[in-house]
Amino acid sequence: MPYHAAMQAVPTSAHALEMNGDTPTLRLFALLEVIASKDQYFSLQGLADATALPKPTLHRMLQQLESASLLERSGDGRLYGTGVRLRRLAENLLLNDTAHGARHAVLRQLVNEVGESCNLTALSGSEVIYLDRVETPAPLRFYLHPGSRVPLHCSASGKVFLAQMGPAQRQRLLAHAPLEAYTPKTLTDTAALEAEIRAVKRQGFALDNEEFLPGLLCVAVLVPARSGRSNLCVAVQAPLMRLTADKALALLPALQRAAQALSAIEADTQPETGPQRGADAA
Amino acid sequence: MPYHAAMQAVPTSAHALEMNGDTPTLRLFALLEVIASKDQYFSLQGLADATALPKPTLHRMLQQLESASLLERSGDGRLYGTGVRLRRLAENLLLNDTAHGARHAVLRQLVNEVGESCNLTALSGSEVIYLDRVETPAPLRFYLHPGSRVPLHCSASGKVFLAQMGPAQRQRLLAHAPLEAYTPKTLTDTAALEAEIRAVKRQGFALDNEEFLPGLLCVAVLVPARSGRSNLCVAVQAPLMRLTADKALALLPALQRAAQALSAIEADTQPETGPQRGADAA
DNA sequence: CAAATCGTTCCGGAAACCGGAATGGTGAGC
DNA sequence: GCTCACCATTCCGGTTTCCGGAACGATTTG
Repeated sequence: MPYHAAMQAVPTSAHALEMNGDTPTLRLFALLEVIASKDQYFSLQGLADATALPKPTLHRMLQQLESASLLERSGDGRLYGTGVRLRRLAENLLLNDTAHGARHAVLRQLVNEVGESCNLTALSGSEVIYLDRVETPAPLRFYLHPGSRVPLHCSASGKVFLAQMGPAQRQRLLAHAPLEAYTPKTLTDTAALEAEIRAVKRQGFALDNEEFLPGLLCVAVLVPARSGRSNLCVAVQAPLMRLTADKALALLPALQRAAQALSAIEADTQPETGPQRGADAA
Repeated sequence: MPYHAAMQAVPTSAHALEMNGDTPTLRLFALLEVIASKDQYFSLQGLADATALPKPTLHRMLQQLESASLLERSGDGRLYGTGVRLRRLAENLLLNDTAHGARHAVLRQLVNEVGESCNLTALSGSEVIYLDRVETPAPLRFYLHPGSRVPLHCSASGKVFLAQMGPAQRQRLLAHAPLEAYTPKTLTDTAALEAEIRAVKRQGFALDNEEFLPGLLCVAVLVPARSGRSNLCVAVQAPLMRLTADKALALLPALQRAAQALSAIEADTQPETGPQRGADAA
């Protein structure tokens, strides 16, 4: 199942707790996610059961987190809960993330206008990653969530990204990955893909007509960046049953408006290149 | 001698952010704290300046965090911001750490005093999220549960949050979100909302008089934070049938007391040196 | 008082981290 | 068009940290 493999993303914790961690550090985050996911305190034994980690290991991790005030031991010292510093981090994060909030608002507004699910995507390595997504209220819909990744050559956003690259850069990305066929309509021929990309460059938008998933149509436009190349796309996604290619073209103006709005937000959020950067003498 | 025991003299340059990390992992958290502390994206160089860490080290850390979806790269790939997974962790954290906390007790006490449902809210992205809620014993009541989200512009808490932001920050959130009308009383005009926000700033509390749901009145005050902006509100909510705007004002003292108590809890839980240790002496 | 359970400490082997130096890429200045 | 300056990225050997089975102490249960 090709596409299934590509869509895997993010922790789908559920009950089978994967303590997936490529590095020791990431394992700590996974542990925090377990602790943060339930409204209760955890005993070491409980966490050992939930994570399948050896007790000594877990003990060391918890000790480390506690000594940093990221976790707190409760009452008699047998139970662990979230710590001040972690809560503070969480609050600051949400408080200082107006950029994300604003982008999300634009997306939601766009969904209101066009009536179909929309998402914000970025180029990440040789894949497209879904940064954010707002679902259509319609009951029939594709369930794709933020954090998912899809290949470049068979997604509307991916083709937009490819279209703005120089030939050499594009070559480099495509050379490594063979053009895998996800559906019968996927473009697996380099020449055909190049032609498609020229069309995208000319038109200023890209279509994905069942090239990734059967029955799924997608239109994407670039979020223009103040300088040079951009790494953001907005896209509408809908079942072919509701949205044909013709109808999709009618949504382009709305898409372009959203892209413009997103571009303004991005420009807002650049670090001040002026006097100082980063280190604000508080 | 252990290398870290030899704490060389504190860097004279201003107070460069203490990248206190007894272990590699904790240093990562410190990095996240720096990133979460400002509403902007960071370049590698900017972070290097802010943290006094060597660039290669920083680069590796950022790469690690990005590949785990804890951070995201923006723009042309030179800038880093918060990632999906981190935001989700933050939300879960705030949402789930309530039940056993002293905060819940304060809320319950407040409900006893005022006789109506109260809730604790936080700003999350461009919405208000209900962190905790205690229901009135009265049979007629609105059923809203922790985890719900409501828009900023038509909720009492939302207006309080908006009122404490800087104009630029507020602008960014409001500029792109249409002021959707939930009821005939919802403020959908930017000028009117700005005026309302000035009033809120002056009065120190906000009212929501059927602006979100017909028949629902709500009063909110900020839980003051020791330093800087706060991300918490307490609010009373009741059917207009029982609680008119006049009567609501009479509840303000109780609300303020609760806010003080909550503020004390926040301050309590992160006493003295907080994140740092030892280094302060000089 | 004995058995069971849970938290904690030990420690040698293995893996991850560290950061100075060198390399690649881009944009400003001549 | 070329050079220079600046920033991001990669290399790599030395060092630190992490790992987790086994043993130990503390506390609860019967």
